[in-house]
Amino acid sequence: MFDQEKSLVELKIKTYLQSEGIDDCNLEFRQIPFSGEWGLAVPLFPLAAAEARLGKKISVPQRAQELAEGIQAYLGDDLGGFSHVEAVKGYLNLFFSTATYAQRVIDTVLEQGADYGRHPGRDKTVMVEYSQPNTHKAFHVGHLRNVILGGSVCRILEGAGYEVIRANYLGDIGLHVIKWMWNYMKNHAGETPDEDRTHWMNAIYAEADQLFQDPENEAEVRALYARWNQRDPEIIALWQKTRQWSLEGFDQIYTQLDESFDRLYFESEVEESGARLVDALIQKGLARDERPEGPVIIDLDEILGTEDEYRVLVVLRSDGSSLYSTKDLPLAIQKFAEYDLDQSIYVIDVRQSLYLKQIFKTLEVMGFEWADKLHHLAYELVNLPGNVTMASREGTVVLFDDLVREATRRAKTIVEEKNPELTEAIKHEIAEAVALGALKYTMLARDNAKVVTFDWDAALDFNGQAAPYIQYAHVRAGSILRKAGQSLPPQAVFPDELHKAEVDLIELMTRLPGDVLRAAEEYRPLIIANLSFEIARVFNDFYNTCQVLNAAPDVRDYRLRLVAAAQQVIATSLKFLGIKAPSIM
RNA sequence: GCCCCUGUAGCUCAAAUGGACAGAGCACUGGACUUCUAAUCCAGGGGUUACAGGUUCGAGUCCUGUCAGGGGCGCCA
Repeated sequence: MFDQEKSLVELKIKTYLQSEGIDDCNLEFRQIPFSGEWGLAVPLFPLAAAEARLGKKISVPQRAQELAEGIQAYLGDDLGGFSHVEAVKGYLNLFFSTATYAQRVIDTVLEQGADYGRHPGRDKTVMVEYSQPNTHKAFHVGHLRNVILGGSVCRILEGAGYEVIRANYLGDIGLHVIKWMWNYMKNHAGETPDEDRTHWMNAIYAEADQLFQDPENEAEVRALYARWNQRDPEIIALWQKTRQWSLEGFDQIYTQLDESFDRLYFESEVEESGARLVDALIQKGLARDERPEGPVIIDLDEILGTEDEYRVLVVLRSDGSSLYSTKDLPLAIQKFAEYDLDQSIYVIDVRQSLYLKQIFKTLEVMGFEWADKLHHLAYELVNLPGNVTMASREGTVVLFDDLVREATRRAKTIVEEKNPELTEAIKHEIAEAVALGALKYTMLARDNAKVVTFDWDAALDFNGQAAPYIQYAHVRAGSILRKAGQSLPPQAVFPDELHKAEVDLIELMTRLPGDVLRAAEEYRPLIIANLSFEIARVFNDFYNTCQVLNAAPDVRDYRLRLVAAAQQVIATSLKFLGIKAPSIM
């Protein structure tokens, strides 16, 4: 926004530094902290330190301060866009005129509207594979983190200008599916799922899992597995039908979460090509066939001459049946055959780090030149208090729909209190936006590498650093604008004296575009989660201390534009997180 | 045995390329609704950033080691 001023002053500073005998230096521009004004700070420490390294007998902090003062004197009164300059503690601080700066920021935000913070297309395509649920099973809070993280990363990548392909990879075959079908045929024949499909599917699965403990039942399940392997038409038909139910159930959940996918891959699709691929690997001498005594393996350490780094990847069981690896290799290949990808991201929990490292390396030694475009986006698990892992088998799960229902119920109670006049449908819509927002924010406002400990009280706490707080700031802004009347003042002049809350608010708004880029590069929605909260916090402060509607006309005009811009930035940042920004709550 | 991650206020978590005083929320105490929605705001206390060294003008951030917790390591997914 201030590139012109910046490059002008940079040129002047360099001219001065040359006269001091410093050529070819990189100046660093950063923000000035704690100032209450805007500007650029240039630390002179690096230059002073460089001189010291060349053998000059100087104290670095002292020399840095000397340089800063020298530049200040050199610039004199010819500040070109800056209002004043100071040299303090080895920094050169260049201040913008408050009025000019504020107006330029607000004008830019309002002019760009929903596009503010977003970047132009860069002609790069990235595929993000996430969610990856098993059909015929539950969808619990552990699965939720993956979807929410993956979904937000997609939105942020799009904001950074990437073309994004959302991919889902469904586990639609395996023992869990056979168990489910066995129980269905034996105990639930003819039944059809109820409204909440995933919940219903899971009930049958959980029961099957219990019954499976009985050796007699296990034998029946194994027999059914054999029929499946022979492609018994009756079994295949049942599989297709029940799989569809599961997919419909996932769609209900994805719709509720505001997620959707461009491309669905199924494990069943890549199983055969995986088997062929393993044969080819054996032919090439990359894989070693130890059957029937052992499995088919790829000894990566042996191939690469490394030790204990890549270990051994098993690509086929000794009985010839497939593993995850059997399918992940052809899947990766298929992705690049279908799309011209610049990046292929796997959102998968951190426990699979070594496994994915092996998969990526295997593809590399197979000679695929795109192997370096594969990236594992690892995240930690969602555990229950006491570091208990969620596992269906242990019964230690919080199911998605139970959680959403309870959270929505609690949010609804508050909506009833605050806005009793709204229709039932709208109350529910708001409650759900708040409830889901709170859940999503909890998952996103935590570094990917950190375990989320789920407890009901924290998940359902709508106060403090949480999505409802941010949504509420958005509502308040909207409320002011609504009461102000139809149209926003087309422009307004900002005064040179602004309230601290106003200064901070404008400052935070300028951070959005840069933070989006950084969040995209690092796959960290947390950066946006933090920013959105801070903007909301400062907005609430502003709301309390600065009157808008009752202010003098000129003040009212610029503050209305400030409010509109703040609302826009809050809405945009929430959007990156996949969180809805209601207009009433 | 080897590898990866984490360790910051009582609790849950932040802190861009190493930069100016390590910040929020919760909880606690005390204040603020006849005024744009109090799901809000203000004030207060609370820290040897696990520990010990090192690099640097400067380290929560980088390096080495130690301790504590979690995870991974040829036929689980």
